[in-house]
Parts: sequence; structure tokens; C-alpha cells
Amino acid sequence: MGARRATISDVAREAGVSPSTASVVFSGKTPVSTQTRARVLAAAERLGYSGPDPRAASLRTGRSGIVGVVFEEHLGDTFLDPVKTVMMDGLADAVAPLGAGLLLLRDHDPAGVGASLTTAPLDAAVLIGCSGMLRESLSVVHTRGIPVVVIEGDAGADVPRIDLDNREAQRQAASHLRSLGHERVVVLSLPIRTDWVPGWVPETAGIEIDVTRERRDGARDVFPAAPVYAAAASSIDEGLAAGRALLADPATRPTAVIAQSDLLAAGVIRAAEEAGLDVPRDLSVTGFDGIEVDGLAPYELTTLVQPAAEKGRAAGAAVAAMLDGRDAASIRFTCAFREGNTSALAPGAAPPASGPVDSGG
Amino acid sequence: MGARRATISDVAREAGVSPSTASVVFSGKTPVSTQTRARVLAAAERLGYSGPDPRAASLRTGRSGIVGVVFEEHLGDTFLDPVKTVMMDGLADAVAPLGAGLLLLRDHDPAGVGASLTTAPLDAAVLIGCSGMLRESLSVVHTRGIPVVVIEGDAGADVPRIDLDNREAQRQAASHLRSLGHERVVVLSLPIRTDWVPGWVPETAGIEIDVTRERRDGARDVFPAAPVYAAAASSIDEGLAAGRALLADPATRPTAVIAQSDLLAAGVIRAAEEAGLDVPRDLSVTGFDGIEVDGLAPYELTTLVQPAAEKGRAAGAAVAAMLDGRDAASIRFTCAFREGNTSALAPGAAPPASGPVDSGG
DNA sequence: TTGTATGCGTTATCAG
DNA sequence: CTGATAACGCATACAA
Repeated sequence: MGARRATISDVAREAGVSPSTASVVFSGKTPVSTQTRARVLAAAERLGYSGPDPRAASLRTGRSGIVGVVFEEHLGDTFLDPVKTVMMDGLADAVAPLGAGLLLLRDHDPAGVGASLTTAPLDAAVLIGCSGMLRESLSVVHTRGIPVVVIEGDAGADVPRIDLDNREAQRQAASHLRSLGHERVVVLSLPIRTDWVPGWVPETAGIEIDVTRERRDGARDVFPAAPVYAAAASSIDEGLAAGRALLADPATRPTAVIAQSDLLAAGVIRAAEEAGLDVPRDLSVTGFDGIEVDGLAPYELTTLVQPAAEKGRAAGAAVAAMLDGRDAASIRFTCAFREGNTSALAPGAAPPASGPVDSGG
Repeated sequence: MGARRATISDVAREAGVSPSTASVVFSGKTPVSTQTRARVLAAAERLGYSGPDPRAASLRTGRSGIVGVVFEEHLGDTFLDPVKTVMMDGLADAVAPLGAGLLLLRDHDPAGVGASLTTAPLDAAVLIGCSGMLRESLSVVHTRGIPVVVIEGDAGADVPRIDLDNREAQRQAASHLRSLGHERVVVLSLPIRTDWVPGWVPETAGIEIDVTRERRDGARDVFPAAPVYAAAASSIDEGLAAGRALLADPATRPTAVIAQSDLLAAGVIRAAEEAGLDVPRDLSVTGFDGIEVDGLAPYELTTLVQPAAEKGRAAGAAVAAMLDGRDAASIRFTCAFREGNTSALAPGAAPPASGPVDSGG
């Protein structure tokens, strides 16, 4: 093997054309005669040339074809969440036409080593739910002059933002429960801050995580006095543990649980089964997300279906727009209420006059 | 807003030093006097210079700090599998010290658009379980002269390979069951090829997917006549559906199911519960992977714990070695057998003489 | 349709 | 410790 890789100039020389002609053969930006193209391709073949060096090309064009996706947690934790997974899929779809790929970046880079917002050759960045380091990440990206989009976070007016109307959505589920006659309702929430230990949330406690707060507010719009129990994470096991705590005392047991995620809801259902309660006869449970919870059949959650893939695609579209010099608008998606078989008339309640579903607030 | 971003030369000029000195301040590759450093940093601050342009730097150094990870499926499908998720985490950890990040690449790029092995500025590539397009991907990477590592796949002798001794592992679980007196055993396998429809696998059918075949062979080493039922995917729901089929007829019902993944095993357990069978009294079930199956408590699967994170880290280490000019060896990991509470003495069998666990084969 | 010239922003090398 | 110089490999404006 030669000491050095062939460059486009080598190919051009071998083919007897100029470098620019050879370049054009590969980029296709300008018409080239069939003959010339064939000669160049043949020369490339002979020299084992596999196309323009992306590094050099990106310096020249100013585009690397890479969109950074910044997470605040470990990848494993992130992808455990089906919603994020689906969202990533949507995002990947949306940036593909751009000729771009997704670079996984961790917000909290332990040693300051590793690819980061500052050192990676990014065309754009997507920040996902980065509540904490958000400001820092933003300033980095801003001084680098890189277009940025935020999903589920607030980065100020000049940064396009893709999110959900969590409050309105959660309000719908709560209204649904109220119309079914429920009064003793508890909210099983996502963590209220990082490193949260599962337990009741005091009224005086501030809720640092936006999603958690917004959904709680939605529930409170309908049930102002509903207590909030926050889990440590969104998983069936966490939901199960919380459910046990919630259902432990028959005297104070709620007739409905508003869970802030489908996984938590699934856990509550398991806890109810354990406690010998029938869902939805003895206990109604609502979820949030609208994912397929593997293994939950035959239950079909009453839940809010969030357009996860759409969110990803919207973020991709926003990136595309900004890269194109246009500016991108923020988008707030709404969730679709879906009634499953995990919610029913409150025990002892009279049927509502106007049917079980009432999404008025 | 200047018309143009500041470059390192601008900073150098502003600071009254040479470009090379300014460069060194940022790279830290050579000692610089405290004074000079301060002047340069101050100048950078004034000009809003956020550090060297990664594109230009990568052209010069030949390193982009990007490791491509090639999947054969949609991201969503990939990350649904907890094992892959954990593996990615290990991989991310291992490449971070390299100053590198992970670029998600899809093997099967529909339109030929999108970042790809050919067009992305990669330092190295990791191919994951790419059975189909493997050869093609390899040749691309090879002519580009990019170091490559394969996880769960065979890319020939000169490509480092990280995988599992699936056959030996599965043999252990099978031996365990045999020592418990099981004789009517069925293998619930992963798909035998892409687009597989769930069902019994005829003896004449070729098993295209290596992992599936190797695990089946391990089971067959102990139970040569065990029939194989292949699911369409690795999930609880698929396991449930398969379990129903497997347990439908009391006359031919197996006393043990060797599932090729923990998720499938969890599904079989649900199917058993549905059928009024007690696990492990009436039916033993073994899994494969050793993940935490969310919501499976109080069951703890008897399973093979595979070192998923280690696999990722090993791949990262191999990449690091190759980037360093050393060559990387292939590694075959072994699984640890873990006895949970989902396997027990076969109905009507006498206790074994030598204790329940026997890994001889 | 093809060729010529130029610079993208950096960093390695080497001399001072 | 600092500075001058020379690539790195390519894509574009422009001329032919």
C-alpha cells in the first residue's frame, strides 16, 4: 500500500483532467461529459480513491453534515425512555434529507474530555430537556454561531423551541376523571428535580423540572387539592413502588391516580393488582405519553398521546430551516386524549349526565 | 455582529502574537508563558472567539473526534433493546477519553442521502450486528482506510470482533434445566431472519441470524430434540404471544422454555400466569441477557448475564488502540449464569444427586 | 464543458 | 518560550 492516500488531485492527474473537473464529477454540481466522468471514475478506482475527504470538504463548504444532540443524562437512561427514543427516530428522519447525521453529546462531560459542544464539528445542535446546564450549553453554541433548537426546555425568545402543552393535556385527563365522579385523586409525578428521592411533595417545595410542574398544574386546574407523590424516575418499577405507597392505607386510598407517564401508570396498575384492587373498577389510572407499554396487555391505558416522532421531526425541520438561512418558529404540540380501559366511574359515583368524557376545563 | 467570525489569526493579531502562538494557547501542546496566554485569552474574549474551528483543525490533524456507529435498523428499534442501549453507554464511555463522540449512522440509508459511512468525517467505525449490509459497509470503510470494529458479527480475520460465546452460554442454561430433570423443553428463539413471522422453525430452515443460531445450538447440545419456536422480535408482547402458542395444548406442553432473551422470557411468564400455571413449579423459564426487566418483579429470571457494557467498552478500547496505531484483538466474552426464581425441578422429577446447578455439557 | 487560481482556518515543524 | 512557513484536501468564482 502506498505511503499516502490518494487525493482528488492525484485522481485528476491520473485521469488527465484538472482537479476541479474531478471534483465536479464527485459533487455533481456541474454537468460533466460522460466520457470525462468515466475517465475520472476509472482513475479513482485504480487509485483506490473513495471520494472527497469529508474533513477537507467541510472546511471548504462550512458544512460538516453533523447535528449534535445534547442529553443531560447517560445515554442508557435516556434511551430507556420510549418517548425519547421515538423522538430521536423522528429527528434522525428529519435531518437525513439534509445529508446530516446525529452526534450524541453528553451535556455533563465529566472530565471535560470527549466530544463536546465546543469541539465537535457541528452544523447545528439540538438540546433535549436540558434544564440544568442549558444556559451554559446555550452560550457555547451561541458564541460559536451554531443554530440551535431546544426540545422541552426554555432557552429564551430567540431560540426555537419544540414542546408540548403539558398543562392543557394533563387537564384533559383530570377533567375526564372528574366527569367520572372521582374526588380523591392523587398525582404520581415525575421527579421534581434531579436526585429526587421518591415521596410526597410538600406544597412548599419548588418543582424545578418544567414538565413535572406543568403537568401537575394541569391536574391541579381540575383537582386543586390533589396531593403529589413524585417518583424518582419514569419506570414501571418506580410506579410500582409508588403505587404501593399510595394504596397502602385503605382509609386514605385514592380512587384515581394521575400518573405523569405511561410507565409509572403501568407500575401503579401492578401495585393495584398486588393489593387486590381491580382496575378500573376500584381504581382509575391515567398515564401520559401514549407509548406502547410492552407487556401491559390486556390493559390499554387511558392516556395522553404525545406526538413524539413529530416532535423530533419538527426539531429536524427547524434545524433545516435555520441552516437554510430562514428562521424557524417555535412549535407547541398538543396531546390527544385517548380513553382506554384503565379509567371508569368512581366507586359509588352516579353516572355523569353528559357521558363519561368531558374535556371542558 | 461582524460580517465574519473571528479566526485564530485575528485573535493573534489582536493579542500581538503570532498565529502559531495563539494556536498553542488553545491546544496546550507546548508551554506558553502565563502572560502571553492571558493576552491571547483576553483578545479571544474581546473578539468573541470560541476556540479553533473544528473543521479546520480536523483537516490539519486528520482527526475529527467522531466515531461512527452503524445500525441496521431504525434507531427506535435498536434502542428498544436494553442490551444495545447499555452497550452504547459502554461505548460512549470508552471513546470519551479519546475526545470522541458517537455519530449514529443507518446502514440502510433509503435515498442514499443522509450522513453515511462514505461522507461523514469519521475517525473510526463500529458496526453493530450488521449481518446483511456488512460486506458493503466494510468495503466502504476499508477503502477509506478507517479503522473498524464489529460487534456481534463476522467481518473476516483482519477486523477486530467483539462478541459473545452464545453457544456455551446457552448450553449452561440448558444443562441447568436438564439437571433439574426437564425433558420436554422448547426453545423460544429470536427471529431466524429479518421479516420473520412468528412460528415453529422447521428443521430444514436455515437460521440466518448468527446469534439465534448459536444460542439454539447451545440448547441443542443438551436437548438435541428440542423444537424451536421463533418470535418476530425481542419483546414481552412477542414472548407472551409465543408463550400462548407454546402452552396452549396441555398434552404437549413443555416443562421448560429456553427463551433467547429476557424480554421473551418475561412474556412467557405472563403467558403462564394467564394459563394458570405457576412459574417455576409448573413451568421453568430461562432468559438471556441479564437485564433488569422493568415490571417483572417479583420474578427474578434464571438467565445468562451478558456483559453488555463491557462489550461496548471493549469496542471503544479496540477503536482507541487502532487509532493509536496499535492493533486490536478480537474479544469473545462469556456470560455468567445466574439462577433466579423462574426455574425449578421438573414436575414429577426426582431431585438431582449433585445439586440443581450443573454446567457440565 | 473544462481549466486556473485562490483560500477555507488550522497546526506541525523547525529555527530562533 | 515564540515566530515564520508550509501544507492539510478540497470547492468555488471566473476565465477560457
